Amino acid sequence: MKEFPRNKKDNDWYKRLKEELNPEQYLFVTQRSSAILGIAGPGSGKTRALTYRVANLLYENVPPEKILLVTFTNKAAEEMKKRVKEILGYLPTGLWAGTFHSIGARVLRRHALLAGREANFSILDEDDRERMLKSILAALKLKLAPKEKDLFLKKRVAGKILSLSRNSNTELGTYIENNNAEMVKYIPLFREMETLYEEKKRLANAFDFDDLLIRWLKLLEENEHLKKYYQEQFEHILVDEYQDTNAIQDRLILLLGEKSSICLVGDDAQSIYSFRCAEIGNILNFPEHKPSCTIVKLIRNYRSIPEILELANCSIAQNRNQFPKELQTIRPSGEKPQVFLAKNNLEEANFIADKILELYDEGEELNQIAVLYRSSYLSQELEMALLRRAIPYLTFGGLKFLQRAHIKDIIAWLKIIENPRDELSWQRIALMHNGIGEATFQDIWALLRAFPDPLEAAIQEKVSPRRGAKGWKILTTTLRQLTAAGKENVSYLIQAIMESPYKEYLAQKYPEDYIERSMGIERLAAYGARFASLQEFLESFLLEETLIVESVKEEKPENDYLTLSTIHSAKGKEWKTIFLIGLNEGRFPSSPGSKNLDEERRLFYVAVTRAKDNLFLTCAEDDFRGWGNYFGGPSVFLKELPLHCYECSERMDENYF
DNA sequence: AAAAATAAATTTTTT
DNA sequence: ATTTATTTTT
Repeated sequence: MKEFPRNKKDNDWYKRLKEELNPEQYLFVTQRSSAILGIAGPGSGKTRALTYRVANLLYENVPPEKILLVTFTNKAAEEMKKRVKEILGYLPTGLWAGTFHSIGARVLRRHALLAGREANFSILDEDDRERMLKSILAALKLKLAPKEKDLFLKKRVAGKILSLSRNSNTELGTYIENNNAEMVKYIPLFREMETLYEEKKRLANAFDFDDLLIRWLKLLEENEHLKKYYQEQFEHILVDEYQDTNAIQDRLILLLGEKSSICLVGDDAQSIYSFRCAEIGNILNFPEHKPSCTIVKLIRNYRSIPEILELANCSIAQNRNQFPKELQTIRPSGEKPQVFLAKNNLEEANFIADKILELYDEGEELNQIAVLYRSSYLSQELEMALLRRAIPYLTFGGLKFLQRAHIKDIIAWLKIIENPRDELSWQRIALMHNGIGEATFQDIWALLRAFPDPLEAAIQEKVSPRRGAKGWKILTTTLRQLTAAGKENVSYLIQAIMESPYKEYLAQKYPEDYIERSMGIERLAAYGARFASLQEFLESFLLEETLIVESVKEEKPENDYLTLSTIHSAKGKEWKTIFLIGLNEGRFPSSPGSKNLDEERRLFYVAVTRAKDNLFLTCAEDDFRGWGNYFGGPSVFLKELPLHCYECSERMDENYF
């Protein structure tokens, strides 16, 4: 490592770092060894430390393009860049910052041909994957005896198994043996399915989410010169939330960082993504890969009052396979967390809404309050209670806004323009034209895909179907107009779609909420104006969903609003007051999740440690759900807490547990 | 072969 | 309640 000249200015800088950071953070920020592992409890200023470390590298004249900063969301990357700018006074350009997936996409586009695609490849989401598997499964089922057909999987489960085996870096057959023993006899069929799926993706010039990681790794492993190139490119690698990386991501980092300095932060107690094949082992085993690793523990908690930390510590202590680690508080004492046991869901929602009004009247900003829950459907009752009281709020996580049919329609149009080989998008668009169904589409596509540019061929009407000729004519006319609009101006393109016959289709298909839907499209168009190209827009749409949802959801005239969020989406954030709702057995821990109770408890831990000053935990005595089945009783996470951890609201019987 | 009608199944968390 | 699969009608 080269030495940097020290001068007066430098002394000021390091003095400033000493002032603004605690000793552990300072060590973490300035340590120049080749491997650093930050074990950081919640609220310990981990993001702060990581941000300062980036700023310090830049200050020490490391060229920005030599730094790879991997964050858990793209939003987190943006925020860190903003903070670096504030610290240094200028914004470095060329920094590689983003999620594993977005950086993977960037690398793969650069070397698309080596990865077996063209640079304009599409990115498939889960829904696209399932649609591809649907036709594949239909074909495979023909090989089965009639009574076996029901035994074989639905597209959803099949897609999950495929994805899980890939993300855990386990061979498909082995994965099924270990996790879906009842499916073992179908392993050959699964293999066939995988092959067909890969082929379909290749023909469609598309990658799915998993490919963005797997193909990236493969690219480096199979091309010595690229491996060398990127190993030299990234002199400094920094990764946030390392406890939530999967096997592929771990291998990527170790490979890229063979010769560089690697700096990881994470907290094994906050690992909440094992359903996505995250392995806590990755962070715990890191010192074995890099024996010279410096381990820095950040356990001073700057966020929460001692009472909240005590509750968090008591809860997480119930986990067996956990590094014992007590958070140390530096804040003065405050109020104990409160538990409220409601009669039913309605009372629970009303209690929270009233309490929020109360806090608001006392002068608390809504921005400082969040309501957290295990599953997104749990917000419904509360949303109604908030609407009745005209309390402005925004929801995060579990959002279906971008999954709604009309938005996906628009995206399908755009995807055809960007990547004319995208079969799924062609299919979606074709089927909404009158007279064209599945069979007719297959006929058309068989002809169309033979052309080097199917879009061009369609526009020039090189192909016309026997049936549905009228609908096809409308489709090609629209595409001609869109192509003429160019690829640069995304919002203009979306406007053009809304001026095409698609508008009438939308109006006719959704007579009740046509206006709302077209307004949603309008906002999407407005958002599109931020992007310099169609490709950037589409990539952002698929990889940064939350970022878009935030700006596209109906604008709030007030800039002070309450946050409703799933716990997963609240990760890394903090509020003065937290309400954690739905603490019922069967809801949280959720019944499908209770087979991994430790992880559910970590989720509880993440939730309560979001709170700075006030924490309210609520549950409903009679807890009815959708269609009849109800789950009874308070969550184990409440029952197992020692009584000194909380106070019961006056409406609750203290001896209930 | 497409569109409409009816029966059946399905719910965790996300890039 | 809403989405998805299957059957019936056009």
